[in-house]
Amino acid sequence: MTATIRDVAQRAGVSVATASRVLTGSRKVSPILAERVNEAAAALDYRHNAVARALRRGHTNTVGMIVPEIGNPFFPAIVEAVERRLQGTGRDLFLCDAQQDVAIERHRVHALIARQVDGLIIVPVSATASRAALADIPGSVPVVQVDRFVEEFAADWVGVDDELGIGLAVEHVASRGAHTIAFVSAALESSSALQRHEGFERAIARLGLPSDFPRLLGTYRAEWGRAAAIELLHSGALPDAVVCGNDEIAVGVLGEFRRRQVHVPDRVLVTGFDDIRFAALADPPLTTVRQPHEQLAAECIRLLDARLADPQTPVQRTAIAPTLVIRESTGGAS
Amino acid sequence: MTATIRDVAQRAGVSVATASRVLTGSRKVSPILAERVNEAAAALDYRHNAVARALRRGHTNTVGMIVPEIGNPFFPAIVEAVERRLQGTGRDLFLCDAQQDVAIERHRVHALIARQVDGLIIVPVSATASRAALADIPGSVPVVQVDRFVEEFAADWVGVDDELGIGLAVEHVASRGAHTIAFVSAALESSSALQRHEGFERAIARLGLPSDFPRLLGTYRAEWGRAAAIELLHSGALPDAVVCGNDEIAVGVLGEFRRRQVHVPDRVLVTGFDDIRFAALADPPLTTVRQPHEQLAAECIRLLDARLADPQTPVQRTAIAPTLVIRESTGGAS
DNA sequence: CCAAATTGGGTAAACGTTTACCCCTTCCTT
DNA sequence: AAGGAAGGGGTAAACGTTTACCCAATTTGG
Repeated sequence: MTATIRDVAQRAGVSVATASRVLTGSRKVSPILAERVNEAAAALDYRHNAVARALRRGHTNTVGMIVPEIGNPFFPAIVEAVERRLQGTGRDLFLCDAQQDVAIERHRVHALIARQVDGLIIVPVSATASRAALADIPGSVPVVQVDRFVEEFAADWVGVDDELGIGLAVEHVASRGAHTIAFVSAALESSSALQRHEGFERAIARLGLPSDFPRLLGTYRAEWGRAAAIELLHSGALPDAVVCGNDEIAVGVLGEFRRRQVHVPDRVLVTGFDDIRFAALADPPLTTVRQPHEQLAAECIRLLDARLADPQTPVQRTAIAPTLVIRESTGGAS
Repeated sequence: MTATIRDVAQRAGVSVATASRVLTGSRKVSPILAERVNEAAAALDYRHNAVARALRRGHTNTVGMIVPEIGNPFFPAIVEAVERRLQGTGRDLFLCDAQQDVAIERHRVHALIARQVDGLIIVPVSATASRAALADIPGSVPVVQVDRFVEEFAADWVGVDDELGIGLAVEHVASRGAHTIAFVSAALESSSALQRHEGFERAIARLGLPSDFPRLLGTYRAEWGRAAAIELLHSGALPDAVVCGNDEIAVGVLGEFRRRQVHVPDRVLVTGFDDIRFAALADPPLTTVRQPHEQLAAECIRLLDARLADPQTPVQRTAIAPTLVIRESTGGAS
């Protein structure tokens, strides 16, 4: 069996209180005894039991994070940034994947809550169907939503201003001469899909562009981009530009256009959203709306800590303005 | 304060034992009392405290997983497969990211061990420098290494046969007429880099191909692929084929070649390793060595459970044969 | 030099569960 | 009808820590 603090205390000839004190440094202990305790701990290969400690202390020094789908490269990027922020605060991040399924997402919430995480960071799968999961979080545990949010649910949120982001993309392709613009994105399930769609409609209206070109809504994946590209080609009238809801879709669109010899950007302009690692490596390199991961993560942890410090803090929603990164898929810089 | 089982018992007018029994279903309880307990639990919004439960029961129903870098899309793919396998076994997966740093990796191991995970799945950062981290895992907790392993360390492993995989790639490009072949991969730090390098050398020797073409070793990232491609171009004699240590590198190589108008596959053949999501979307679509995620995950859980059932089980290392996926970057099918 | 404060040690309660053990009914079995 | 088994309830110990509280010894201050 693995050694307990009791064993350590016994071997060192001190009380468990003393052992605990030297092991955690919670109070001063005479150097002689401290030395003995440390020796005993080393000799017994003692590891503290964080479960017992958490039970007694009432907190776990753990924050849980749930993302909709870890396979979507945007989320790992956010996770890495959050992890860096958490570094050095003495807390560990445990990551869970909801597999794009609100039932699994809810299960993850329960698992994390049961394990008494000190806080929860979540990118909700759905703007509406994730409400049940979020609602199961007791008021005593701080939650912050990142990137996506649940509608009409009172919890902190930090993300990019999706409407503005899509607006940048639309304005950019318009400035490059595009008049007819199609929109390929994910079904209006997640808040980001909703907001980006909204942003597209508004931008089109604002610029007085024709609004009878297709909005194709599927999933945030490249396969969907491919399929949508085919649909656009079959529909006859190819638009001047295709604004995509994220980079994966855009990469799929690019791939299909390439396969069918539709030249980008000469024949069609294409834009993405997120600026994932692969965007710059696509062919042609993808013009996209960059999400500032580090800022998002920083704000996320700030919100979490604020709520941790004072649970009564009013709910905050922080929208950060994204920036446009111009690459070859819309004709390149200049 | 959140309600405890004591509160539930009190409200239901039963003992905590009875409450616990109905809440966990561990023993039969009369329907009348069971009803009362359930009502009380619902009324108080009772959530069981998994920390207390784990302390008492001695296990957590949690398995921990540590990957070198969650931003490398190969790992999320493995994670997803593992998660699916774990589904329905009543255990939850907590994922941690080592950020390619053995010190952080070791910290993650400690964090997970302290929290009493029932098992640990790890993709070690380094074949040598990760030994310290692995050595810190007490013998009482089952560990299985996936994809990569620590040299001369007695712990289960499951992965793909890297040597064989690279062999497939080399043989394939050779069969397409490549005579001079360069190898672009990661520095010989991780076991996969070591094995793939070894596989390359052996295949070259076996086929009697010239061995004086460059081996460029950097990182498993696209930027390195770009840099290596530039190096190859500057070195004068461009090889007939470039075999890459993973898909990200290959995508970088492809990107740079495209930018410099070096045609793939007409001028150079390029292969990758892993078959990540983007491999098929690269330009041209990438010929690569496919890792069978589902099989890897299945074997991983099998190993973990075997060791859980009997800690004395002899150490097993399972190498699964990968398959070659032929795409345009080597001339396409047929 | 005495009172007060400080230091450094120990005892035991508490955190929230689960479950071994005990006890009282009730129901079979012969 | 007696004996035993089975069913269903409760009490309390245990899991491994941390820490409030207590106490003795020492130091400090006037």
